[in-house]
Amino acid sequence: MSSRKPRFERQLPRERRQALIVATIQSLKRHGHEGLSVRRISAEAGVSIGLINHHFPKKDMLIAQAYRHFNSELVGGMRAAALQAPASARARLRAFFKATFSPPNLDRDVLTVWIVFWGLYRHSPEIQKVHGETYREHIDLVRAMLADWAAETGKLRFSLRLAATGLTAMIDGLWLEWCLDPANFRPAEAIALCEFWIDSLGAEVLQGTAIDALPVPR
Amino acid sequence: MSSRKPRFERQLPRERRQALIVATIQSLKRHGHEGLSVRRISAEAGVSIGLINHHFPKKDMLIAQAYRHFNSELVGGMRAAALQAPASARARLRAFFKATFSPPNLDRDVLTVWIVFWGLYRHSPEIQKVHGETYREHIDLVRAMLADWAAETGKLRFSLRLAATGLTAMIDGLWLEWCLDPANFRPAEAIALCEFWIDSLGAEVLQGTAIDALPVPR
DNA sequence: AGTCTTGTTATACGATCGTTCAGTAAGCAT
DNA sequence: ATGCTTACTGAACGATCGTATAACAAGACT
Repeated sequence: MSSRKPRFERQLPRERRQALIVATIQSLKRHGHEGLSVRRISAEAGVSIGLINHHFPKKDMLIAQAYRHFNSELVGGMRAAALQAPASARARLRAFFKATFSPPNLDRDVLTVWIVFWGLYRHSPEIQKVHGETYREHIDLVRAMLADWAAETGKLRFSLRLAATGLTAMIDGLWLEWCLDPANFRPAEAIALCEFWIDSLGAEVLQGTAIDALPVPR
Repeated sequence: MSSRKPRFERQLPRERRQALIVATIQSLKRHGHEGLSVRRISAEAGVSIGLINHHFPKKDMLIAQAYRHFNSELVGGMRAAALQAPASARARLRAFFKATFSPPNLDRDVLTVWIVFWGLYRHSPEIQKVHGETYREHIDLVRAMLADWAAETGKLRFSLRLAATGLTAMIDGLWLEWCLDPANFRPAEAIALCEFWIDSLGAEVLQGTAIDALPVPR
């Protein structure tokens, strides 16, 4: 009986902090907005309540870092999927669509987490800062792929900025619609709609007016 | 000194309930998720805390009815804007876009309210029920306009269901993007992108694949 | 003028929130 | 083995939450 099992295991602050961040996201997936409480998070992580405040003096710090982790994980996954298909810009876009509308990204729990963070956005400067940084990465990724495609085909009906805006809107809108009600359409159909948007961007002649007659904002 | 000013005014339950519903939405606009508390709402309405529970025995009832009011107010405004331009289906669509990307709909506070309700969606059957009913109205409105337009022009590159899905996604995505960061693009550009989508839907020949080769879900 | 109905107020209760803090013990150094 | 550092626990505090409840009073009726 000389060797008792220790009641807990000490970990390096670095690793423990990471574990708490992961537990935070898991708690948000499970309980939505109520998953933000330190009690839920500590239960999810299997540690005491006090430990959270030991590593994160203010809860907002933990939340903001969880947001950053969640964002960069997502953008990283998208970027990796896109770069894994280097054949052509069009192939990269296709792989990007595929990754967007497949697990683990196409997941109602992911929307739950997004909504919680969006809800904090307006009143939390920390969240705003993180959002600004990571959203920029996402926009740049889409814009770069679109720019490559335009360079290869030589045709783009209007400015890169607007084309990317429209593509992002289409992707986000479809993703949101599917998460709110997966019965509306199937992932393959969402991908097809995105592909169609790309096709339209390069179509020779359309009866539409010239969008870029409008001056660039700012 | 015989006529003292009464400390409060009695109102018919019907009117008081309506006032509380309006105050709820206002409270959500001001304080986001924290605006859901009965104390914030009663303060916004200028009444005592207990009055809320008198008219709404459970807080969830008030929230659900506020969601219904918010939704139908919005859909009603969109429908009215569309029907005010009866010249052609295309004109109605244009008016619909215009209304979507103008005040009072194009308002960051409106997004704040949406996000709060979305956050309740997963864990509240009441909210789910209201969502199902009002979202159906919105979808039907868009689909009807698109159907009219397709009938007038005689061209629709793929099924009405998918065309409407894509249009809704584009609209919602652009609206969401603008609310998150109004500096990205101007409302007129969002409208132009939607118009372009309609144009694309009717374009004669495009190099894309046949989207409707996929079977309809369900 | 007096009575009655009920819309309204104000207080209280238990639960849960974020945070604080004194004390415990795991694991490394000596 | 002994001591030291500090990751960690768990109880406690004040604030705020939704709800219950008793007392009050506005306004209509006899």
